[in-house]
Amino acid sequence: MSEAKQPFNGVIVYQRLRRAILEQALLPGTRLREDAIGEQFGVSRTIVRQALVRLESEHLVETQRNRGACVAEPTLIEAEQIFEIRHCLEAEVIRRLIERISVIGLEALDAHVDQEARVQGKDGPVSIRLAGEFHILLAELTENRILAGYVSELVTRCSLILAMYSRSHSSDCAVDEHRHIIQAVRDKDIKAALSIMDHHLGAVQGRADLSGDQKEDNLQSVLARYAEDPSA
Amino acid sequence: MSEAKQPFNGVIVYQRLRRAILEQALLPGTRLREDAIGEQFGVSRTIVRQALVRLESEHLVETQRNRGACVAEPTLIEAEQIFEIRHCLEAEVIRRLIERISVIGLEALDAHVDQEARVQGKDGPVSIRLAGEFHILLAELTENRILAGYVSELVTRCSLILAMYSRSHSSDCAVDEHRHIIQAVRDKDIKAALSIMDHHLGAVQGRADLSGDQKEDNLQSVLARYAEDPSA
DNA sequence: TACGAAAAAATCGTATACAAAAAAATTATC
DNA sequence: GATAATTTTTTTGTATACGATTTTTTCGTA
Repeated sequence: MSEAKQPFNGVIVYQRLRRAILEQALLPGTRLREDAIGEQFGVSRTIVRQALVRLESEHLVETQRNRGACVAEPTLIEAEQIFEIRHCLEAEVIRRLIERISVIGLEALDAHVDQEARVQGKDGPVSIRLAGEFHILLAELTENRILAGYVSELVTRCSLILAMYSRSHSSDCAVDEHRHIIQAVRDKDIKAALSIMDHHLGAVQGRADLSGDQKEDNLQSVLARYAEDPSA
Repeated sequence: MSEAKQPFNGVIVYQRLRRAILEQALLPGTRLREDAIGEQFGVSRTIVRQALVRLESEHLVETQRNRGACVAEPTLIEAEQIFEIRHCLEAEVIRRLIERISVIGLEALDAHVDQEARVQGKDGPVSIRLAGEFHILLAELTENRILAGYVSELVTRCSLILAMYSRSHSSDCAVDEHRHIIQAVRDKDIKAALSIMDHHLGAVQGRADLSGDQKEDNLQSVLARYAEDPSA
């Protein structure tokens, strides 16, 4: 298992920033200055740039020539389209899982939700990430890595969207509903599973209420927490 | 319409390389040395590197630390999974188009196929690209940019796959079948449209027959053609 | 004070330099 | 002559340097 094959530093910076975005520690619109990031991670701008290019090609950051990068701010139109495609792909996930999912897979799902339940109440970044990772785990259990990759990307983008347009960050992903999804999959009740998932994703309900930007300045303090992230 | 907003040179190099891959001018496994590419495009390795990072994050090139980049070589497993998801997404495209497609959209499709017919017989890179772009156009007509983006990515990856595993590059995408798809969409015959599309994509039929690599060396000559590509 | 122009600072875009690693070529040894 | 060890060359990974652009600040004028 030592085949670890150390990734480029650029990849590491990319992963850290990605997680910070997923956990809504970096909010949409946050300016991402190359110097500041490089300093936090102890690398040069060259490396930071690599990471930013990666993030841009995943639509998690937006770049303007000579103006640097910001955490992406999807429009409402984009947001709707992203949710639509997420719907579509997660429905495919459900269909595939019901067709064949292993006992081990179901156990993994249970374990994950248990973990979610444990941190419930505490409404921090961990809870947001776990909620997203539940959906990613579902997709991975299909064993189609392409599907899983797209779902993963979409989940992160949705986290971005919810950070922009949802007022209640807390109930974004109720643990109960995750349990219901597992149950429906276990029962091979495709109708129920799809309907729960539909309700669960339920598009973008809230409207923009964070018009006043309380973001922007805290880049340094946020990155400090992500510079030496303990858990993978 | 002068809002053109010049892209980074890195983006340009990326686009050129991407097209070369789509057109199967750069075959899977082809070594992509940074110096060579930079020289052809008249930019420094810094810029080439940006392009390679972009391509890697789209799975069109693979990178090994200290060993540089190659055009990706999807395994048969990956190939199957890619085709599966392409199936899934293109089915969604069909459903959406049948639900509502404009006359203008249908005309655009006709025009495109006419163009395909014009270069038919000549079995060169243009024909391969046009065949792929038909599917991308279909996806774009859904007006869901996310969906279109994923389809576009998948089409390119499939071109890569066919370059590896198909023996008859010619009949990869018959113009006739494209016409049938358009007709079925026009008739709003969803059954027919889906079935034609299914048959059209028909997964990976051929098996690996290009075990001997006749690639590798022609990087320079290939890139020369793509360095100053006339058509966007 | 408010506004606009000019200067200063900050930030980005790209090329280049240099160390480290890998690949290729050379030499030595059997 | 074939193989192993060593040197040379090539190529990559990263930091840094410098011009260009943008943003901020300063300063003058109404």
